[in-house]
Amino acid sequence: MRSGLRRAPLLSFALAMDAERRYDPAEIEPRWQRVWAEEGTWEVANDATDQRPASYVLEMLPYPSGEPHIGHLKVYSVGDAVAHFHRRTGRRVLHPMGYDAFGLPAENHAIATGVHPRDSTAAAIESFQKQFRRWGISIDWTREFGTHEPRVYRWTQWIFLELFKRGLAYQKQAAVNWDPVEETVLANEQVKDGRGERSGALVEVRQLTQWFFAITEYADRLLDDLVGIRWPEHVKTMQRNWIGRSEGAQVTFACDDLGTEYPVFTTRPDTLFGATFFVMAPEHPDVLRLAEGTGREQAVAEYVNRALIADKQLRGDADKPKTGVALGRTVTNPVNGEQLPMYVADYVLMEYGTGAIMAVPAHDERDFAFAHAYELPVRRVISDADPDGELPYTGDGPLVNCGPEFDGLPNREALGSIVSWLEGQGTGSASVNYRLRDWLISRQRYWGTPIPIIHCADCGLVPVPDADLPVLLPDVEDYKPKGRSPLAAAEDWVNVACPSCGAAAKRETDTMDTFVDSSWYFLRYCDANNDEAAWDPAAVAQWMPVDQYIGGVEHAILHLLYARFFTKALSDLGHLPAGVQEPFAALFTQGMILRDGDKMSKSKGNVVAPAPLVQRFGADTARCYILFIGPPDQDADWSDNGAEGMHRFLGRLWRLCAEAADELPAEAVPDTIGADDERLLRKSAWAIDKVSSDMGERFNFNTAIAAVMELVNELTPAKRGEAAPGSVRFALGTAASLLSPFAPHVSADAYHLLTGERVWEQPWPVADPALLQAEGFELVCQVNGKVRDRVSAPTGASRDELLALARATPKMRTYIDGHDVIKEIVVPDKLVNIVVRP
RNA sequence: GCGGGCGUGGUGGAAUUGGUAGACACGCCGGCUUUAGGUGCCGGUGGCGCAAGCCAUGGGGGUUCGAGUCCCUCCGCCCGCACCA
Repeated sequence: MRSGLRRAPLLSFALAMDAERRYDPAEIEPRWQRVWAEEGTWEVANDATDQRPASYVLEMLPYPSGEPHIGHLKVYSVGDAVAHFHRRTGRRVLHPMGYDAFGLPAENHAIATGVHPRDSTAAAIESFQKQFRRWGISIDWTREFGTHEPRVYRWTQWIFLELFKRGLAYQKQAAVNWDPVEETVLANEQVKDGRGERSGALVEVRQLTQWFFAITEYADRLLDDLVGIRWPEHVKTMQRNWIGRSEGAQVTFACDDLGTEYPVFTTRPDTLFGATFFVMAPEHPDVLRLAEGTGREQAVAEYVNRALIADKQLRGDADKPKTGVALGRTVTNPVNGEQLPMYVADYVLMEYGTGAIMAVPAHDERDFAFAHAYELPVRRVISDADPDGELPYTGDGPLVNCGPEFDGLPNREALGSIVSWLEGQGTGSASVNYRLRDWLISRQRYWGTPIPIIHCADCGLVPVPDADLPVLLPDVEDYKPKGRSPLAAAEDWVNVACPSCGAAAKRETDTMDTFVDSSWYFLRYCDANNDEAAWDPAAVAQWMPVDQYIGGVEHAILHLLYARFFTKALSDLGHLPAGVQEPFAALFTQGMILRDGDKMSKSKGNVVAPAPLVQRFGADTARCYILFIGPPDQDADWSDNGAEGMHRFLGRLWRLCAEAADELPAEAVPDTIGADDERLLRKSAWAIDKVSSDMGERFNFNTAIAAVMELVNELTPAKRGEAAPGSVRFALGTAASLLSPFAPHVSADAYHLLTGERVWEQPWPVADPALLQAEGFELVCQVNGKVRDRVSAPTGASRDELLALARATPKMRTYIDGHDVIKEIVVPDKLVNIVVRP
């Protein structure tokens, strides 16, 4: 009240005039964006002489479709905050942007409307560019590209050929996942619960010749190198599970009738003596041959046919009763010569291991269920604590029924001995199996990078010569896939001379999975305008690996695994500095923005679009609110009111700075300070410390922003008290400075009004340690662990002093007097707890 | 089934190592100023109770002087994998 009443009439008049100078993001934001664009503020050179540490901050590149949605606003708000913070803490920061521009939605749109995917993609990219600029994201736009541009996919093709030349890209016939809606094959990673990830259609298994990348060759390295990267533990776990390494043994069972041998993979060679039957997958190529001449032919053929056409998902259900039929043959158990009856059953999968298993019903639940259903013998070979305990028993114990050589050995020890024994006999060896399979990259679709291979009747698979790259995507009339790639219809394009022998030959018509494009785009940013090479290794050496990668957890397996594989393979091929083995040194996965607890989706009609939001409140408000709503790695529920609150806060900060710039003399913090000065300076130091640690050590932007709010709350004219103008200006400047990674425009404007300086050119503030050290604190006084009183006490007071203070207060006396004190606990600078006998 | 995460006011959330539960904000209530109105400013706001106080972090139990935090157990929600031999 006092300061308000003291104001002269002239000042109120000035205030009334100021009322028109309200916080106006529509004016502020474009003005600063223009400065940054004209000066190329966020551009960074590949300058090896720059002594500042390099920092590569990258958000997952967007798939350009329609308009950016709220998830884009979140990921780029998080990434931009990191980029700004890194810059202001003395690093030179690479923060680029591009577009994952090939893909099915644009192509499906083309099928529906006839609009070329190139045109719809260009339109989407334009609207993304517009929004990103409108949001004021600090991007080095000189490095921008789309993966659909020939100058980029030329190098995607080059990488393919490099992998091809080293045998890491190859063609094979295999049982593959066919999506009947998208009419293309899919990688295993793109099939969820037996359904195509995009279309939701049940996938069919087809035998087709397709292109693969040999990611399984890198299984162990992909597994081992997870320990060295700073990724969320659950993402690492998902990758480990996906790779699915298991150690065990390969054991060979011979079928003497046919003179054939069948290896099986088992993680439990210690149970080999307990094998009582043998099972093959319905897809196993020998199944029909085995049944031949046994009288079982028809039963087997019927079972196999039924299994092959059955729903893949239903078949995979572990609760489904076990079914199968006998093959009428036996195999020999190599450890004891027993003849084991052979079965075909759909609980054995062709894709894992060898497509055949030894069945040990006593110690495996699935084998037990099968044995139970078909009344097969069950033989215990591992003793339980209770020797007659229930079977199947999957725990550990000493071996029984395994012959004099192994009986009595603890099963885990016996495991090694049995494998050695098998090795000696030539019937088995230690072996490792993976769940991971090679990455199927062919797509029978139009809008992707053409595979640069020519099929020649004489020469076979011939790589397109480097001079002929890029193989440009031809224009076609009809984008609709008809069980083959739409490219096959472009006959002028398909028919070429073999580069090797000159004879008539045909181009490969499949395109690559778009995940191939996103497996190396982060390398291209390092040297985005290089026409001579995909990148200069020296440029890559300056920036890679990405210091902070940010994106959605939905890519935990697909993109993040493929990119790791590419990085290792390209490093092995000598195209990357040897030290670059991992693409992303640190990963942050942001949560989704929900609406009323639900995912936003057009069909639910609960979508919050960023554009109207930014239009209404400004980019700073939208960005800050989205960071303030909760910890960025968690899902968060959207609230319109919350955005309004953030807008009020930014307005208050801006107004306080503008008023201070007008009304308070531009003085420094005085040498001798009063209590109110000290309070503001201490609060400033506290906020600097809090924001710095929230930014640097964790990504707690919500609490960082809350700390700035607390600081600003101390700075309203009514709360400033007698603080000197210099102190107020310092504290306001600190608030603007601390907020700049989240709200770059209003911070720049407020800071400039206050100081005439550019906030983004200022080093990150450092708290004065003397001001962080409080000189007094509120001593919490407890009796039996319950708070009974609080008194002020000097920092660093001794144990006895604190006890004396606590015991002296009247309230404490009422709880202590007349009771025996059993124990006194003192936590320095915090609390005293006096334990009394009740 | 296996693995991981989560559960705190009317709401979003805070509480770095066990030490004042509910920072900051939304919403709501009251007041002031100004206005045509939004805006702005000040104060209040977990529940019960007149108060002293008691109760409160999904439920139950435990360890401890002290538990949102550690342990056991149960319930609920979310995510990933799943007949992987």
